[in-house]
Amino acid sequence: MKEQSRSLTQSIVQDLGQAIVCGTYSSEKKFPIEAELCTQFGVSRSVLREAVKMLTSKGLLSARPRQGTWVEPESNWNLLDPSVMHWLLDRKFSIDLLLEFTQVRLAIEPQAAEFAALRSDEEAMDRIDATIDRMDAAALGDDDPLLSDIAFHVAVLEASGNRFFMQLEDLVDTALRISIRFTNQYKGVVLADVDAHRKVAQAIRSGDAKLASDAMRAMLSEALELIQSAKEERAKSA
Amino acid sequence: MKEQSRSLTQSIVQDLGQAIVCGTYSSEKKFPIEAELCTQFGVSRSVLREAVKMLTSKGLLSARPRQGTWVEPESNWNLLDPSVMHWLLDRKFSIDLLLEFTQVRLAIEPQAAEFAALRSDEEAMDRIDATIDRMDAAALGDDDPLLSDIAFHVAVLEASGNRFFMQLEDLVDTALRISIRFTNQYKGVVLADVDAHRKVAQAIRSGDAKLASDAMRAMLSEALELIQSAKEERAKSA
DNA sequence: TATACGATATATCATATAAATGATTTTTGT
DNA sequence: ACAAAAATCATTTATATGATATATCGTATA
Repeated sequence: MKEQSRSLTQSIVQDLGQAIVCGTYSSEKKFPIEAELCTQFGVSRSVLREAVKMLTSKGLLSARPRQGTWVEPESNWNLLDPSVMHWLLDRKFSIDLLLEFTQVRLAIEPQAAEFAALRSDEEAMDRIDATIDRMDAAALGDDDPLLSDIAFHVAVLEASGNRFFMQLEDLVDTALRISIRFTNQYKGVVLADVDAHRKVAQAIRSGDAKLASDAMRAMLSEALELIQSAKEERAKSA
Repeated sequence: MKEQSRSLTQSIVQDLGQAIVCGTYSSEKKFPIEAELCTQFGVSRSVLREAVKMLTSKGLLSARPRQGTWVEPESNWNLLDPSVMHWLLDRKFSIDLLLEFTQVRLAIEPQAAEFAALRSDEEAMDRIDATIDRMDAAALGDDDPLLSDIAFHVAVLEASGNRFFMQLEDLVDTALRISIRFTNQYKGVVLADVDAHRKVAQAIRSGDAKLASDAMRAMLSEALELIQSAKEERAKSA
């Protein structure tokens, strides 16, 4: 009873998008024709077509007269589109996806830390330090551990000065949220390692690009290995 | 007289998208209302609205009743959407953008090479080696230097096994195309350094992840520095 | 200050016609 | 009689149009 504000088109984009990534409709099975979907969702053609167009724009669908509409192969999906990313995660927990997310973070974040150290943007560095304070506060129970952790990583991406890195903030946010939910099952790592984070922040502040990069990489490598080993463990028990 | 096959909606997405990234409409200036755009483009509201919805889906526009439609701030654009990326580049040559592109490549590609080395996917490695052969042929004038170069970098991304890395193939393709056009003005580097590429391929083949990563990073660092110094040179003369 | 109302833009609906294309039928050439 | 080409048909998306609903800003009014 809270999310009633979205427009009709938006909610159909949401429903259809989610259904598509869940495999309810696949490349093989034929996608319903417009008229069918209209009655199914109880909306007019305009609304439905606009929703389909939005999904087309994200690479999930294509359409041609007489041939109908169809789901594009997954390799054509714009995985880096924020909505697509969220649908992928909401559908079910996928350790493979979490692994791939973390691999992207391992590529991007150390590099972002390196550029941040080289740029020495005072305000950006202040913002990074502020997130360290939040993490300290979280350790004492005065702030949210997850949110302060996310804030740190986002602040580093912001400080990189690279617009493409900044676009990945959403991915990092998402990856961290499910990562935490996941790793907590395996270890008592509820509280992120504040000291490791602080080391990155200090390296950026001191302009030591290599150290900043290495410190960030170390943190993420650890996370990646944790996920990797958990995956292998699952494979064994299955 | 060749590209007349696109649908009306698609061509308006194209025109409007390009105009938006060019700053023809900006966040400040108010965006025309539906009716105005309809007459301007000579299309019906259905077509125009569907085009606007597609641009909304890419983060370029937003709309609300009574307030009209407006251009979102650039930080909300889905820069990693292939169309948005192309519009950004087609608008004019931007050395800053090329720099940021290359920074992304510097983050992603060494990591991709590292994962490729760890995976040891025979077929993927064969495809990488095939691109080295193409580069050798190009050195003799029997293949296209640019296309074989692009093919190599794409093959490495494919070999990484990470779907997100693969999504960046388009970016790498684009970045390399403009990069070549650009660097050729400064150096006689028409023919890419085949030996440097071969070293990466061999490292991946031998499973030496660190070497593969380092070799790839060395290549891209060099490119980045070239762009960086060219940028400073321009700044000086301006 | 608070409320009511009007104006304006998008949102939604309903219906009609056009265009594209795969399948089917008819025509035509030998 | 048979096969290739042409015409026809049917189905689905593409486009156009007019009407109504809804949201919200500005203004007038109590």
